[in-house]
Amino acid sequence: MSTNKSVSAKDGGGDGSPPRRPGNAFLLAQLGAHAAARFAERVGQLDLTPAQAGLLRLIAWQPGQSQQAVARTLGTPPSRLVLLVDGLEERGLIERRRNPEDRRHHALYLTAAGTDFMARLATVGAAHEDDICDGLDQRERAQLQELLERLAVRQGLAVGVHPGYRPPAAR
Amino acid sequence: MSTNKSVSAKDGGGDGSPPRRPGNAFLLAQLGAHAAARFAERVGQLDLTPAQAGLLRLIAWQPGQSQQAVARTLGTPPSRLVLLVDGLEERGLIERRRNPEDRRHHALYLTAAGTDFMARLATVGAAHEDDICDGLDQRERAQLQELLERLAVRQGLAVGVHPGYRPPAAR
DNA sequence: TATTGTTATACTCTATAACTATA
DNA sequence: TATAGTTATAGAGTATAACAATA
Repeated sequence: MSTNKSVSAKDGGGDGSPPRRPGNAFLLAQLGAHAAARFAERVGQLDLTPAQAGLLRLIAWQPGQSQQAVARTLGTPPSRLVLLVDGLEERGLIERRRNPEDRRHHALYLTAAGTDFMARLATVGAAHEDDICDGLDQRERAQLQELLERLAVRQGLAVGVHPGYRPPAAR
Repeated sequence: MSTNKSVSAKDGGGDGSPPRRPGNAFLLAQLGAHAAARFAERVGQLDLTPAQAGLLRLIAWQPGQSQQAVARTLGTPPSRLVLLVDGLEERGLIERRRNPEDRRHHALYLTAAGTDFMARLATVGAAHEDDICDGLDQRERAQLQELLERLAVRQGLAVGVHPGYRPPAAR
């Protein structure tokens, strides 16, 4: 294609700069972004954004929380939740229930349709998991999971909460 | 804090929904986003965005490429590169050199200052790597790297190129 | 006419802050 | 007055498409 075909870029250019195999941190970021993109494609087929899928999962996991509580868990401003909740509520997957004791709170629950929908989401999630782990046998997958879990704990990451909700410099 | 303290959310709510330990795909996305955020903080101290750092690294690795070629490698539109290159050129880290044979091409090179700067970037990168791998000994880090590399190859990811440059649905 | 780099425009996403209703 | 939720506004980042220079 180019008059200058130069080096193959596979194992280091000829001009001093080292080949530089990426370390674990880079590989994690690279694979993480890839996995997130693939997941976005998959849930997109269910007309869901990744953020919506995460919210749905959180509500299924801890129903009855107020939007403030959910926002705190996710580390996102409450105003952002409004649109997310709106979308899922319009589709009939979740519902806001006003707390009679304190009518300022809107507790979030899955509807019956939402509960059904979770099965489809789980199927998509399993397919995604299998796709990403392609090339590793069962023992290696367990081994990887054990290592990743330890890293996640060490880094103080909450179980099941994707940091994609947080601002760049938040904890 | 709340009148409703409910379950501890650590090991499954009492209402049917399973605890659900995240799989490898989720852990990768979670740790990847976390690693990317931490990296952003670190290079931010060098007044660099992650995208700029990646571009700098690519230029150091394969100097003399045209902006079109770099854009193709990164999978990003050429128009986006212009601002990125502008910023790095204004800081004197890289330079555009017009090709006398075909004056439409601007080949990208590191300046002397840019070469010096790469050492600082490497230091930051090493500290980042060590931070992310905290809790794993040398053998485990190598083990993790071996597994991640195999996944990256299987997923068709280019060596050293972060997919953060690509649009959500690109390959 | 085709290609490289640039500029202009529009769009999406998000956070901040003002607003309301309840307390 | 304080808090939950909502709405309005503004900003950052990005892609698409028009443009100028060169071939």
